[in-house]
Formats: sequence, C-alpha cells, structure tokens
Amino acid sequence: MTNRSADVEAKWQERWYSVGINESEADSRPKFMMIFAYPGVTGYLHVGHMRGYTYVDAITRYLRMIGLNVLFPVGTHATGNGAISLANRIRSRDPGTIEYLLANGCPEEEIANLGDPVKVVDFFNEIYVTQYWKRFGFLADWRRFTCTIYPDYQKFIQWQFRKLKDGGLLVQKPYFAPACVECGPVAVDASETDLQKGGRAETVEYSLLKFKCEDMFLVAATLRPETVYGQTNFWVNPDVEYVKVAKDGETWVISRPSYEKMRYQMDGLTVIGTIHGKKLVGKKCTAPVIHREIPVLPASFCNPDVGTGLVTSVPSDAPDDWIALRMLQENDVLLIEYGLRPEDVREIRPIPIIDSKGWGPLPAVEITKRMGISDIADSRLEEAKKIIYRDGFHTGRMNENCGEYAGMPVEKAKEMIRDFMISSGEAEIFYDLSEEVICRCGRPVVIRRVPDQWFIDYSNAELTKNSKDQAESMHILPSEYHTNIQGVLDWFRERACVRQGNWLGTRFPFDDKWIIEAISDSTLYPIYYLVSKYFNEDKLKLENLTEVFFDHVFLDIGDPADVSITTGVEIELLKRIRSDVEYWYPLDINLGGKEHMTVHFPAFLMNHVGVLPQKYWPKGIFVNWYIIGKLGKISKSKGGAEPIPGAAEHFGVDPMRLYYTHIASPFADVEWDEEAVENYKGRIERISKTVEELKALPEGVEIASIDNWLLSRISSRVKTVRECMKEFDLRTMANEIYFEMLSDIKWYMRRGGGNGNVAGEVLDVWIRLMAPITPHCAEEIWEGMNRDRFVSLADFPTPVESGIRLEIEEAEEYLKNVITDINEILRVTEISPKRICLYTSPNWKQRIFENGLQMARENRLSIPGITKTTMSDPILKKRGKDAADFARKVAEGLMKRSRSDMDRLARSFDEFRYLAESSAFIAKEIGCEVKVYSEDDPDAYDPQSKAKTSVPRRPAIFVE
RNA sequence: GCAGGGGUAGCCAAGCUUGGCCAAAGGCGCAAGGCUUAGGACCUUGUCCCGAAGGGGUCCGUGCGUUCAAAUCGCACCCCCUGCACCA
Repeated sequence: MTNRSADVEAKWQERWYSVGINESEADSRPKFMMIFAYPGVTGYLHVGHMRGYTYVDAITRYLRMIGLNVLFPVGTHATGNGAISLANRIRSRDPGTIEYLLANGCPEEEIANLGDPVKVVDFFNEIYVTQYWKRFGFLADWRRFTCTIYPDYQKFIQWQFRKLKDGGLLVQKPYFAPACVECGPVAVDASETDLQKGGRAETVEYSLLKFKCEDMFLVAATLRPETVYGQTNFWVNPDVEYVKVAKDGETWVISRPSYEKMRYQMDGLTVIGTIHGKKLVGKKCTAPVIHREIPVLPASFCNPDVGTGLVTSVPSDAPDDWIALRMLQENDVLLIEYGLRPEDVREIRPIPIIDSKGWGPLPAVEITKRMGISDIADSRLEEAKKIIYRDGFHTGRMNENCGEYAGMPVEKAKEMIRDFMISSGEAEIFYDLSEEVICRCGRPVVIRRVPDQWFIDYSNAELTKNSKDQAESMHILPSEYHTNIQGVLDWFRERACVRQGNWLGTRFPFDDKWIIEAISDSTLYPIYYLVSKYFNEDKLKLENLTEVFFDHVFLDIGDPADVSITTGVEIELLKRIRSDVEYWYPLDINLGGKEHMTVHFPAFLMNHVGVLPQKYWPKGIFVNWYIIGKLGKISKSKGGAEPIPGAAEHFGVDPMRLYYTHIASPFADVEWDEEAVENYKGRIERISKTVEELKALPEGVEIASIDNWLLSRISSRVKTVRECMKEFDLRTMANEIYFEMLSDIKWYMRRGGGNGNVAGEVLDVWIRLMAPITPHCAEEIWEGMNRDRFVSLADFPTPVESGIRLEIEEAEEYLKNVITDINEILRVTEISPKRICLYTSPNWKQRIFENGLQMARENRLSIPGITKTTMSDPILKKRGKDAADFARKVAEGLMKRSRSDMDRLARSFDEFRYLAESSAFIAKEIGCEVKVYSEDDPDAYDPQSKAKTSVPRRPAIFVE
C-alpha cells in the first residue's frame, strides 16, 4: 500500500538534505547550539523517546526562522556492556532476543551478523539516524555524527581525562562495588540491563563484630553496631557447619557462604578448618566494647547466607533475638539436650539501651507482644524488625546504659560506635547485597573491593562553587530544577570513573587496564561535534588528535604554527577549528529526560567547568518527562512498545510531532495513546482542508470589519507565540497555531468573512508558523502556494503591531457573549423565538461606567467616591436616584474585577453600532428576527420593559 | 529512609509563580440538531445540580487556617510517580 503522507515526508527530507539546509557553518549571525543527550545504542528505541528529540528539532527550526545560525548535532553512546550482552544473546540465539529483533523489523538475514558487539553498535547507529531522526525530518547536521566507541571520539575522551588529572580532579582510593565473579563490574539497578535477577538489591554495610572465644574469634555481622551495649548472648546455628578462616594471624569463625563473599573484600583469607555450630553452643565469648562474657546459645534463625551466619543477641531491640531467647528459656528439654543449665539461660534479661519516640525501654518486647508474635518462624518478625529499626534510627537516643554515648541520637552514635570498634580492632566492615543477584552470565554478583579505583572528584570545593554559580546563571527548564540543581551539585560526590571487565569504551590514559565508564565519557562531548566533522570528512587523521591538538583548539594553548608542526594538521585547518569552537561554543541547551537530573546533567556541567575556560561553560538545560506505556514505563530493554518506523508510517510524522509538542506540558509524564495521535492526524487534515477553502476565496473584495478582526487576531497570536517561545514553550505555540488559529479562521468564515487578499495574507503567516512543528505539511502547502525555496528557510512571522486592534477583538468577544446569553435564555425558557430584541445601554449609563472604570484603574474606586462624581456631573445629576443607584451597582461590579479585566473593559467600541451591524448574523445563528435598540430610544418596541436592565457590555434582551 | 515531582469535572490535560468575570481553556468521549446516498468525515449546540430570562447552589486528594475573596497562599494528613550513584 502506498502511503501518501510517507511519500510527502520522504520528498521533503530528500530535498532538505540534498541542499544541505541542515548543515551549519559559522558566519556573522548570532548562533545557537543545541543537542539532546545522546541515547545509548543498546537496542531499538520506541515512540516515547522521540518526544525529547522532537522538541529539539522543533525548537531549533523555530530559532533558525527567527534568524539564528543554529547547530544541532547528534551522536550515540555505546560505552558499557549493553551491546556486548545483546551480541551474546544473539550469538546464543536467545529466543526472546530474536523475537524482539524481528518484531522491530530487523531482517532475518541480518541477525547472523549481530553476534559482534561492534556490529551491533554500527547496526543501531544506522537505524537511529535513518529510521528515527531522518525519518522524523530533523534538521540535524549529520556530518558531525559521532559515537563513543569511535577511535577519534576516544582520543577526545583521553584528552578530557588528562585535563581532569591536570586539574587535580582525579583521585585514587579503595572502593566497594558490585561485580560478577566472572564478568567483572555490573550495574545493579531496576532495569536489570546487566542482570538475570536481583535488580532491586541494595548494597548493605555490615559491621563485623569480633567475639573472642578460646583461641578463635566468632564473627557476627550486624546492621546495628550501636546496639552493642544491649548484648546479652551470642547466637549460633547448631545445624550449620562453619569454617575457620585465617585472617591476619587471627582465626575467624564464619559461615562458608559469607567466606565466599568476603574473599572479594579482604586479602589473605584462608580456610584452615571447619567447626560445627553444635560444638560452639555452651561456650562463652567476650562481647566487644562492653567486654562482658556472654554465653553462646543455639538459634535456628541464623541463616548462613545472611551476614556471617552468626548473630549477636540484643533482645531489647531485636525482635528475632527476643523471641528466640524466650522460646529457648521456656524449653527445658532443648536446653538440657544442649547441655545448658536452664537457670543460667533463664537469668538472661534484655538490657534497655535506646529511648525512642512512642516506645518503652524494650521495644522488641513491646512490639512482639503487640503484634502477638511468639514464634521465631512467624513471618511478621520481618515487619516488626523494620518498624523498630526505623523508629530507633530516626527518633532514638542512647540511654544511660550506653557509656559515653548516653544521650546521643542513634543516627550519630551508630557511626561513632562503628568507627570506634574499627579503630580498636574489635570490628571490621563487610558489604553485602540485600538479596541474591545473578549476572546475565548466570554467575553470582558480589561486592568486590577495588583497591586502586579512580574517581572524578566532584566534591572539590572550587569546582562545586563554580558549577553552582554557573547553574544559577543558566537557563534551566523547568524552573524547579533551576532551584534544585543547586542541592544536587552540593550532594554530588566523588564518582568512580573507570572500571575493569568486559566493557566497550575508552582506555584510561594513565593505566591501560582500566576502561572509562559510561557516565564519565559522556559529559563534555558536545564540544567534540566541532571536531568530529573534520575527522568524518577525512581532513583530520587519528594521529593528529593529540593532546597538543585539543589543547590548542579547545583551550587556545600554543601558537598555530607550532601546533601545526607538532600535530601535522594544516595551519589553516587548525585556525578554522579554533574559530569554529570560538563561534559555536558554549552549548546553549542540552535537553534530556528527567532521569538525567541527578547524574548526567550535574556531571555534564561540572566537567565543562572543570576542564574548559569559563566562556565555554554551558548556558542551558531542558529536562523533559516521559511518554509512558499503559502498564508503566515503556522500556527499551523489555520492548513491547510500538516501533518508531511503524508508527511513522501509520500515523504520519507530522501528526506525531504535533502530538509530542501539544499533548501535555513537557514537564509531565504522558500515557502513550494511539487514539490521541489519530486525533492530531485528523486535525492536520482539517487544517489542510481549511487552507484550501481560504485559497479559494475571491480577491479584490472590500475590507470588512471582520477582516480587520482576523488580521488583528492573527497578529496577536503571532505575538503570543514569539513571547512563549522565549521559554521554549512549544505547547502554547502548538495550541495557538493548530487550535486557536484554526478556530479564529472558522469563526471568520462563519461570520461571513471571505476576502481572498486577507486570506492570502493570513495563510502566508499561518504556514510559516507551522513550519517548526509540522514541517512536511507546511512545505507541501507552501509549494502549493507557489512560494520559492523552503518554508523551513522563511522568516518566522512578526506581529503587525499596527494591525492589532484590541477593541475590535473585544467587540467580537462581546458579540459572542450576547449570543451565549440569548442561547441560555432560550434553553431555560424553552421558547421558540419569533423575535429577539436587544437594547444597548444609554449614554448616561456608559458615562457612569467609564467614570467607574477610570477610578478603578487608578485604584481610587469607592461607592461614596463614584456617587459624588456622578452627582457632580450636571447631566447625570438630572437622572437623580437612578444615576446614584446605577453608580453603586457599577462600583460593586467593578470592585470584583481583576486588573486584566479592567484593561479589557477599557477597550471601548460603539455597542449599538456593532450589534446593529451584526444583527443579520445573530438572526442567522438563532434563526429568527433580531432587532437592536438603544435603551433610551423612545420608539423602541419593549412590551415587557426589559430595556431598562441594560448595562454597558451587557445589553438587555427580550425574547418573544 | 533521604531528595524531587504530582493528585483538577466521564477520561486526558491547562490553570497554581503574580488570589478576584474560574463552573474552571483545549482535546477526547457522550447527547441533540444540521449537512449528507452513507459515514468511524464535517459544522453547530449542550454535557456538576437546580431554574419558564441571561440567575442560584455545590465543586479542583482530605482536614484545618489566612483573606472581603482560595483550584491558586500556609499548616497537617492520605495516596501516586521518579532519582538515590558505575543503566544513561
């Protein structure tokens, strides 16, 4: 099936690109450089992604038309293991993956080629550019396309890191990060890009407490080091075999699974034997900090997979401990079986240590009683634990049993006690994941210590200060984010910037074993678009892209002649690139989704501030919200959303562009709704039809008042559009052009407007207004009007100030209100009208009204005041009480009005004349005879004396 | 938990910064009428409740409060979404 709209789209895209109107070169005009944060190429995109991209194209098209020299470059991000894992799945013919590829239109024969990650990246790069961006008619400068795994881009990234190091912004220190035991570092996050399961896991920090027991240390893991003062006994699982591990000359007893995990965090651990839990029961051990001997007791709830499988017991604040203790105390048979003396165990009492809001001294005892928990197997213990932990942490204070920490908030004591125990050698730190995490490869993910990790030091005080100052001066949308980014920049700390493992990306220039990670290599890149063009055109070679080269073109270091010799780059080309940078930079807007607010945008800003001179620091950020699926977020990795090329074919590109820009504020999530897109399609068709009607109107007709109304209206709308676009408010722009203007034109025709010359003038404006959002259909109409060149290159309309006649617009509003009033009367009374009489207010009423209005606008309106003014006017005074009463009524009415109403009411026109001229129209609308009188017309037909109720701007109405 | 963003008529969605024609734009849906051979096309009108005269009543998550006046400002509460760092 041939699709006409697809043909039209292809035709114009072909013409634009063949002439190169999308290509940008420096010249004497003011410039504007805008990008969207490039996407990661880890699969197909869906219709939701096009929202932000469309904003950039529409905004830059607008800015071109108002006379700016615009640069809109695009690229892609391929760093990471997304492409690798996709290639792996394709190689192994994973059915889900194959189905996903085919569903998105990947040719069957292509699949065999996609087993190689680099091929995957190339494949998707091609799709992004041709099937998404060109297909949507973007005027991006394709010559500058780049991708993070291209060798030239990598030269640039290496330069960036050299500069960060020069600036003292790279630091090295140990780090604990999730890693697959096989593949190396992985991201643990809800999207589970790297994972098979466990995306919701969090990294938890345990304190390992060491309990001296004979020649061993029993090592318990706890999340609550501050509770050491409440320790009463030690728990061991009698059914588990523990391992003895040599650690720095000590012998530690821990569970085997915990040893397997701990190996990745501590050096020199060796298993030297095993010991059964049962054997430990009944021994005594020395608790850290309090240095008391406590008994080792049996407990089935000690899970070898959690922590170390050994637990210190704090029955005052740990519901598990309390219930386990109580059950044991009541079970003599069991106690004797373990060789424990029942009276010793029964002697154990919880020790109160924390006072928290809403709880007595022993919260664990209290909550289990309240919830009726009496068995250690009760699943509600988990919830009880959470509640006590939460309340204790946030509202608790250590009590008098806690030595020097007495009185201290738990939040603070926790850290201090932990640090104290570490320094005294009684504790160490151990990280674990809160649930099981499995890598895509099927092996477990653990927390691994990386001893020599490199970080970018975003906590650097000067960098933070400069970035915050810059953010303050930037144009950041939405404005809430302009405020909030200050806090984000403060909160931004050191960030690991390199990693090892199976990973696409750039080699760290100071140590080859590292690869620069995915966020750090995508922060400064907009400036690289100014170089990539020359590399893509083969004017630069890889070996030219040295530190000296980048220092020169980006930082203006060195004399061109010297640099030319050192780098082998033609001196003219060097000068050219240098001046391009000087012209195009800084970046004016970086647009990206809301997920970027806490990571990418601050990193983007801080890298610019850290590496480049102040004049190149970015000027703006635009954050857009998502198009979401009916069942939550449309996910790139999970698929399920309509593929972009299919949607473009089905709905047409312009309807989709209009949908994105108009459906809602950019700062709100919107549910993808095909029916809505269909409606936008219908609207564009309606506009096309209206255009044809306007073109068919005869020329050389005399100008009527409705013509002036339309011209005024159009200019007012152009003015609104230009005003709102200062804030890149595409939604208001779309609303004015595709909704309000259409209804203006419809009203014009309904009112009998039909002047071909006026229509031509209006059309000329209207089409140009449409060019940024629906460029294909605008071009098509433009061509149909025999205009030269492209409407995309035309000037954006300017309002004709002299044509804006607000009093005419106001009069038309008045007419609409009169018709509304008549309709309401007809509806309520259910009269089938034979005749309608309208009575406009007489001069004396108007005079009072004008006086009142003037007083109100000067903020001096009062009832006594207006009465006085009225009575001091000899003409009005003759009206006596009527005038005074009317004056009071006017004043009461006006005092409720807003400033803008006052302005509107001040636009005066002759009501009687206007209604009289429009009576034929009203008659046609209502379907009966319409007579217009002035209230004081002695010959007026007024059988029910309605006329006297007239008020300025509110004629009296009589229906019969 | 911490931080940010939200809750508006049947649905979607403006309005909230700068309180006042706000019963609250616009779109969708629905209803009636028109136009049509027909239409899922288009045009008009209506779409919280009451009303035989353009009026009145109630309403913007819930509850208080400030004010002559609150969808808009303040406080408290309930519910939803996002981010929290090697996914960009």
